[in-house]
Amino acid sequence: MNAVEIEEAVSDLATAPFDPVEFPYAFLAAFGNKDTTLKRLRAGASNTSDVAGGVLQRSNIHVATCAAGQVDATLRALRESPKTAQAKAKFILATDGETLQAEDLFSDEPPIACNYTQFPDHFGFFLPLAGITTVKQIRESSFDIKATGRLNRLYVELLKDNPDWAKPARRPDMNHFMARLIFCFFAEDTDIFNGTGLFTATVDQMSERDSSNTHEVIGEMFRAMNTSVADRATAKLPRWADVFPYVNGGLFSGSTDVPRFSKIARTYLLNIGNLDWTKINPDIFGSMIQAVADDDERGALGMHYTSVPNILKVLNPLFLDDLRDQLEEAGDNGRKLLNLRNRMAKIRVFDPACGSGNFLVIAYKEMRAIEAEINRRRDEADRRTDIPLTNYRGIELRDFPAEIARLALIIAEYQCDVLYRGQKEALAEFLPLDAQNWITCGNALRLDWLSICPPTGTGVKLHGDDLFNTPIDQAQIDFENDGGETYICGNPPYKGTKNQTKEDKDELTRLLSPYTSRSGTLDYVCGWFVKAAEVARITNAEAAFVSTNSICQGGQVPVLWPILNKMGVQIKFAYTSFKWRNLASNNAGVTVIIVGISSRNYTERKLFDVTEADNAIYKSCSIIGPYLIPNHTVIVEGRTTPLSDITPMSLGNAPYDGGHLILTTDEIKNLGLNQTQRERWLKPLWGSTEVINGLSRYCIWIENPDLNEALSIPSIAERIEAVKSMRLASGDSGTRQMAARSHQFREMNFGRHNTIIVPIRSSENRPYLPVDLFKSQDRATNLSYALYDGPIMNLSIIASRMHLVWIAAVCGKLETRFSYSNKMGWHTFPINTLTEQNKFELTRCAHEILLAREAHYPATIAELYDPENMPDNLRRAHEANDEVLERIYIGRRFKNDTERLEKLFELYTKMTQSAGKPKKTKKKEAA
DNA sequence: GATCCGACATCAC
DNA sequence: GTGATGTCGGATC
Repeated sequence: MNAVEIEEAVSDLATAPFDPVEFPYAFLAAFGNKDTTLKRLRAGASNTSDVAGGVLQRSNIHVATCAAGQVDATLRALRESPKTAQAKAKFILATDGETLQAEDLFSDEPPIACNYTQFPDHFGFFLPLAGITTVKQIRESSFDIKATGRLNRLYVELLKDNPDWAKPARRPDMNHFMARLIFCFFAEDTDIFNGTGLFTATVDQMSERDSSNTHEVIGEMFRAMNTSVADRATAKLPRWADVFPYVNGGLFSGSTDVPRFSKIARTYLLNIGNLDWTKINPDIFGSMIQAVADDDERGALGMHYTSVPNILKVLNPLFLDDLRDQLEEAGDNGRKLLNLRNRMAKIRVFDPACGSGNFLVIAYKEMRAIEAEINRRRDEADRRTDIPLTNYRGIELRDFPAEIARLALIIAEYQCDVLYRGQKEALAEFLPLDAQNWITCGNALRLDWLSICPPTGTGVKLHGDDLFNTPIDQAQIDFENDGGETYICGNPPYKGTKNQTKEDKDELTRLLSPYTSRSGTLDYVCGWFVKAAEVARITNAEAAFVSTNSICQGGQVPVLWPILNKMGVQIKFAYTSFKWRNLASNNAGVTVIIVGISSRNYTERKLFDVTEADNAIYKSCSIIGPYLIPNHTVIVEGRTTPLSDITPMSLGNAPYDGGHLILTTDEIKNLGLNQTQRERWLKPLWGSTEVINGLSRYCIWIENPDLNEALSIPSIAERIEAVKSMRLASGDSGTRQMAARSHQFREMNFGRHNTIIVPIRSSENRPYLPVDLFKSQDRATNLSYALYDGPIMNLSIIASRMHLVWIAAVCGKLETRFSYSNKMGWHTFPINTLTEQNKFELTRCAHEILLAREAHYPATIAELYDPENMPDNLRRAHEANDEVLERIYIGRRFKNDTERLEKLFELYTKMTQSAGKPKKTKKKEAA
């Protein structure tokens, strides 16, 4: 159950008649306990409560109902019960159906004491019961979750009653309608409308109980809000609608058409209106509510929205920290404070993937907080804000979030005015809303950012001799000369290469065509970085985005970063990989980075690293390279042949078999082969997991001349037939062509004497990369790389610390896992020319490593290289290997990995500059 | 023909 | 249901 569902269940429980016997079970059920769990509790098997009317769920809660007036005493009994501590209950709860009290025994949260019917307001308090051990934020977002759940129900109900509004053509109307409703709920609870609850009360009183004219009543109110004072006389508004103020600002213009309401929908509406909308958090609410209009995301609580801590990771280093430093520096100096305020008034914040606007809202709120402090120090606490909401601009593809983003900013402005200036001042200037629409609904990669967020500053620096002859239409814009700054921020969509639609790809290709022909290997998110760099190139704008970490790894680096660097932008600050998390019940499975880019010169740049508990530490460095490594800007281009004197490596054999050419030991038994046949037709097969965790699979391996003989074995013929149908069914023409030789893998490579196999994916926690030596019968799959019949010396290099450091730095990753690559990591590996003596010693070291492992037979690589339990002899063998190799580089051991990488980058640069440039030079990109 | 990646996939605890 | 750690084959060059 997610938070929305729990809130609904808890609310239902509170409105149902109180049943002292059933309550504990119903309460647990509301927090997602399964029937079987409850059954066991009921039967007493797992209920060890020693309090009358009590139910004790291990590690969770000790709850008891009691006679009227006994809540205090019962709670005390629960608290003092030894069973509570024994069972490690997190919560105690007592209720008599009139009042309810509860305590969180493990945290500092203040206890709850409230009327029974109000306890759903505190459902966030109990969320750990549902296994939602969230940050504090969700507890503080009870209202937003509740409102989202209710609006969700209303939205679905309205679409049911108005099927035509569910169609694409009318969805924007539906979404616009919802935005208006939310505004009205907020306005009626904050005195923006004359009289508390005016909107809901009017619907309640003026519309029929059978709901037949609800839409007309709402429509008249909307019409009033779209009628200026001057036009009121001729508008012929009914008296009850005429009391609503002129709001407009785009919100109530256009069609005031209202969907029809069923009785249920009308009840939902009244119910939502009766919530206390003053508690709305515009930053988080928007993210939740946007999911309401999204059929796929509904109920998922905004899977892709950015949490406030993550937004601040972007905004603080981008510009907020600088403002705060300046505030600190200004102290009580009135002139300096004024300068800062003037500076802030001209800052534009632009989110070209703004969703429901939470980056903009947070930026706005943080800046208002700084401004309020300035005004306090200058004794101007009542001063009207100098920060125009119109400086917060966004682009959003979907119309509903775009609506919500505008609304969220309006609400944020009002709330800030109330907070810093007082209710009266806030109200005086609130209506009518500003008619300028500063959130644009459209495709950010297609729109012209400079016309949506034109720079206000002096920083225009367009040069005729720019490296790229991209026509930038806005170059002619006559930028105002008033020293304003622009900060671009956001969390644009990441789609890898496979999740992009045809349109997405075409868009990216078009956008990148002036710079590269290799846009196909870039993530969709790169479009945002390139557009931001285009803006930064001709203005003083800086940008920072949350992004998938893959744009700073492996194959994307040599495509993306030369483009950005040539446009004159460097990394201003960055956060290295951390796991994506927000309040969604199912977090998106992605590891992200944050990258800030700028064309300004900085002597200090900050490279942040997220530690446990969401804290971050940073390293100061003079420059940050595209691999997010301090002080190295080297970009490694993949190569098909080795840069150094080492054996070429190839990808293992790709099966494309639907599992039919590959067999587990169990499946081999069912094949019905005799011993001779097994040895003839089956070969041990090695991919990542097999090398790391020990052999578990075999493959059917048939060379062409032997095909007829193999086909005479029915169980093998059957499998080949299955491969054929799998390949024919593929959408890939290459795969379909392979159906003609379905007895084989795509490649049929193996070492006549031996094969060194390197797993393609492996854990980053091991002290050395996994690699092993295999015999002539062994076969490598495409989940590993293979050196066929290469000198054993190669194994010594692959197993070295030097190589691990290189792979970790320049290869792609799966999240944070190593992702080995021959082109990116092996063929690029820089090593000095080896003497015969060097080769001899390295070979000996490789053998020593293999021997050291053998002493622990049959331990697997995973066991042997467990970072906690690596056997001493094996560690010594690796130390000796590292010693020999590192002496070849610098005549001694390296002090640490930083020093290793430094040397490797230095040598790589030297070797690629002198000779052996990769075959695919950047001749196209130079044009 | 060969590489490389996954707003992931799936196992084990 | 969360942490640990690597499948598989399509898309790309």
